[in-house]
Amino acid sequence: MVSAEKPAAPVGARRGSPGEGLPPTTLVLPGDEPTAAALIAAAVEVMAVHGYHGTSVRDIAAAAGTSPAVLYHHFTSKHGLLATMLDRGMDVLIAATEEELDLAGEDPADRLRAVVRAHVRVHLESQRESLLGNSELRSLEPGARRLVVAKRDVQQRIFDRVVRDGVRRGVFGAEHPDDAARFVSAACTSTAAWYRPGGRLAPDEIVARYQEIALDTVRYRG
Amino acid sequence: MVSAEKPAAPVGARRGSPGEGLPPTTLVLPGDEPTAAALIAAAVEVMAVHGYHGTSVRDIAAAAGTSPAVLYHHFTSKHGLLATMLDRGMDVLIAATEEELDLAGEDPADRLRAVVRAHVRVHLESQRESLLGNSELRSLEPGARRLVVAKRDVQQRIFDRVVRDGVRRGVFGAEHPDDAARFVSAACTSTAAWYRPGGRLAPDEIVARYQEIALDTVRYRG
DNA sequence: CAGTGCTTTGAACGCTCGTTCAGAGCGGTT
DNA sequence: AACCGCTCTGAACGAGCGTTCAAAGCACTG
Repeated sequence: MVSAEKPAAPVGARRGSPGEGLPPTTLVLPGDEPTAAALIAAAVEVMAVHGYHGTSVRDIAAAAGTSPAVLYHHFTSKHGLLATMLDRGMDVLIAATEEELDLAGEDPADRLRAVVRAHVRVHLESQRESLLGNSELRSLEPGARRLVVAKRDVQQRIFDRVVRDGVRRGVFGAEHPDDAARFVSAACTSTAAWYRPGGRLAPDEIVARYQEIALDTVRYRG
Repeated sequence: MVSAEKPAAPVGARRGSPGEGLPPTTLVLPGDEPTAAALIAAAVEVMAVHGYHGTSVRDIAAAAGTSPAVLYHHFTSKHGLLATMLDRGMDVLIAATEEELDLAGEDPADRLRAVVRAHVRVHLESQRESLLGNSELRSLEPGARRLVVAKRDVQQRIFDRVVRDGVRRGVFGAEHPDDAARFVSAACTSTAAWYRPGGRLAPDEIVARYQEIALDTVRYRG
């Protein structure tokens, strides 16, 4: 049984290798059993297109190359699978942000560039997972939703802190730091909604432009 | 039969007044029959919470105070009802934006303030309708989706034009006008996701702050 | 006051949904 | 070889889904 909290023990590859041909996803952890991993990858694939309620357990099982009943051996329910995915998605986003912040120095502009880089990169590279996380929070039952919302608030507070810091040091001139922070993070999140691989701009170019624009948004006195 | 294109002939109020107690919605047009209007208002109400696939025809009918079969007298199908709502929602947004632009003068800053005011106001005052429009595009069949996406692109191009104009006149200093425009419009759209009536900021205050921040985002040289 | 046309009703249709479960398959230990 | 524990199979369950339809209700017109 895969949980959002503690990864299960690893198991070697099996027979017909479920989940063959599915694109990899950041929501699978190293310790996941292959079948559970295939179910998660399949769920990302089909739910990102049709949504949670628009996707049946049979759809997920078919995309994973298994039968519907298998899902209930690895997850408590269809809802449990969604909860696991959204919870892990937030973990990925927060971890990426904190990693980038650790690499950045003390300079507020560098720190804002870091959080923007992390946020945009995750939303571009884990596009389907991000779309899912943004649109299916409402499909979680209250308990699970509270958990994920709490993590989303953590992420927002990281943005807030970076902008407030820059303002306090006189490097940013934003009059309403928290609103500017939300302005920026919403714009970064939205990249997942319009980005198409192979489009006008490559991910790194999008990151660079959004870093510039974000600095303008907080009135960086460069 | 209510359509997205041409409003049906008006009809006087009827018996038990379907849709009683439902909050008004911008998606109902003056010419709509009361029962059709009640169904639209009810669909906004319940679909904004549970999504299109998470809402049944019986849910909508119950919220509207009628029976499931009535829906099929006023709309071709559950999908037809959704298509009507999303199409009208885009019309409301575009109309509000063009109205504000007509009131604004030639000054690029005033024009950006105008489109931000319209965009934010609509997303705050028609919050449920906006959330629905943002999250259920994927639930439309290809034909209907193309129509709504085309209108969304019209709205985005209005933003683009305002920012480009300001840059061309040397009033805005944005290096990538289209990206800055998308940055701003995404932030304005996102207000529907976090706004709660009676919260920290009143709608007019949010509008004012977002106008300021948007001008920073495009490097307004005030 | 019979007739017309639109709206509503209530029941029913076939189908798909999420979920369960007894039993089969199988690798690893004793 | 017998056993154990874990994973998977295939069929089935009741419930709810979107949709249809004949019949009833009702505000009009002539």
